[in-house]
Amino acid sequence: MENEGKGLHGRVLEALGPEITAGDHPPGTVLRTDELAQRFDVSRTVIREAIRVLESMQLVASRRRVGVTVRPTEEWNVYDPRVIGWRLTGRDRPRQLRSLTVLRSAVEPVAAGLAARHATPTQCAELTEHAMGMVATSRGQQLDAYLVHDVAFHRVILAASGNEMFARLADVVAAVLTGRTHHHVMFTDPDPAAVTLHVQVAEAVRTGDAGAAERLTREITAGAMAELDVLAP
Amino acid sequence: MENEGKGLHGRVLEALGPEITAGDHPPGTVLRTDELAQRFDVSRTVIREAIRVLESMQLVASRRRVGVTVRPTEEWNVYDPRVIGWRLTGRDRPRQLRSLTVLRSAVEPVAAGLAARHATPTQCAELTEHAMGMVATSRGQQLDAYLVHDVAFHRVILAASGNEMFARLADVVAAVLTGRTHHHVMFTDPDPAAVTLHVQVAEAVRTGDAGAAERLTREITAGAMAELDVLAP
DNA sequence: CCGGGCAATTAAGTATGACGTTTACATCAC
DNA sequence: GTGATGTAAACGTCATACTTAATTGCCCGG
Repeated sequence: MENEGKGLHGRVLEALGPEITAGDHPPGTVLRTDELAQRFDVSRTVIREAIRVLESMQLVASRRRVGVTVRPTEEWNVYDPRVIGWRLTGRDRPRQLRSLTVLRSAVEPVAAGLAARHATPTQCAELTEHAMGMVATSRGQQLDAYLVHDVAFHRVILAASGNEMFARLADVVAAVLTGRTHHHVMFTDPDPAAVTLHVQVAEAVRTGDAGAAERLTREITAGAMAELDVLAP
Repeated sequence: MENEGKGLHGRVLEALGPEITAGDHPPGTVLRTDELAQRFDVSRTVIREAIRVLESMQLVASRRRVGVTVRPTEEWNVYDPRVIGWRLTGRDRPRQLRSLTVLRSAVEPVAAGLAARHATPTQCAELTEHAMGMVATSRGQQLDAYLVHDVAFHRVILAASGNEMFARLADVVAAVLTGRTHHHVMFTDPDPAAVTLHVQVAEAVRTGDAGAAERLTREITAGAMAELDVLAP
């Protein structure tokens, strides 16, 4: 078992974070450090360090004489990987997946266009490799193997864009792809059209055709959006 | 003077964060909590809380027996508003501005398209209002007033998209626009074409023409990218 | 009855010192 | 040279006392 959260404060964080993002403590709720210390059977010091982190995520605000108040949802740092993770395992997972897919549909095409200009030969090779891997695993219940290549493919695209902000979204995209596979149609093979598009994107990047890379990737993400509408909340 | 950083740990954070993001402590550098406590003349408790926050930003990693090590740049949480702010005031401000502008050029057109579908009448009114404000202040050294409308305009667009991830980028866009105005051409009036485009975007959103809104916004961001190339690092 | 100011109370913030725990590193035996 | 072992250095945790600031409510004057 992955014992995430290295120290005690980490464990407190991994307990409180999901509770807050799931809405167990609605915005406006006040938490007292003493009570938390009692509840988790740790010292106030540990609680305070966990609170500092939650505060840096804008999940809570700590004020003297009143306590630690849960902040309204709109103020949360929704780009923090841990917040994203917690929300993906929580109640409004559908909403979160939708948000992230929309973000993805905005970012990835532009990233692919940039990748067509900036990708190194190595990255181009990796792209075609993973596209081929997707082709090879696209039939016959090999969804897990397919997913690995799919994730890797998009990770290379984002990295090859040369934009650090894009590159840092790789984990988000991975989460979306993984979530889709594991929640959606575990028994249906991937859409052949999507597989073809990935191959074409790899080719467009390799030949430096930014326009084609962007357009093709837009088709991929549009497909993902359409898929999402099928099981809309 | 804005004494940001409410407690002692906040002040330590506001001192250490910029130092790290500016590269004063290159990746791999080790900081010791004791030394920091001495340097800032505060207790180790305070230092530890600041470190926890830096750790949650992935700026540093704290390991036993070795100390607090600065992590490589690629692992930083570059979406954390404070990290963005620090980097914008630091050495590689140009790089950062560039990254953010690219991100903007990916996100805003899609957001505008969504806004055309989801914007409330109130938001439509605000859009036209600010577009008009931009027109009114686009001539004769009123750059500050113009900037206010510009920022507000884009903030409404991102909020009206209905996507929380987009909405949370409003501050980033504001920072880019502000930075551009204050560093670029303080004495040149805004590009008339850009002003017109904003008016047209407001109109497209009002009439629900998603395609036009997206296309026009893409022109705006393309203009911003082009501007950036003029004073490229 | 209302309003302003003063004081009490409360919960977070800080300081300190002690101890626990992990682990890099050097030393020693084989 | 390799592996086991020991040691010390740094972070991690705890308990406690004290400080600070803000809320609350009381009290008094208008």
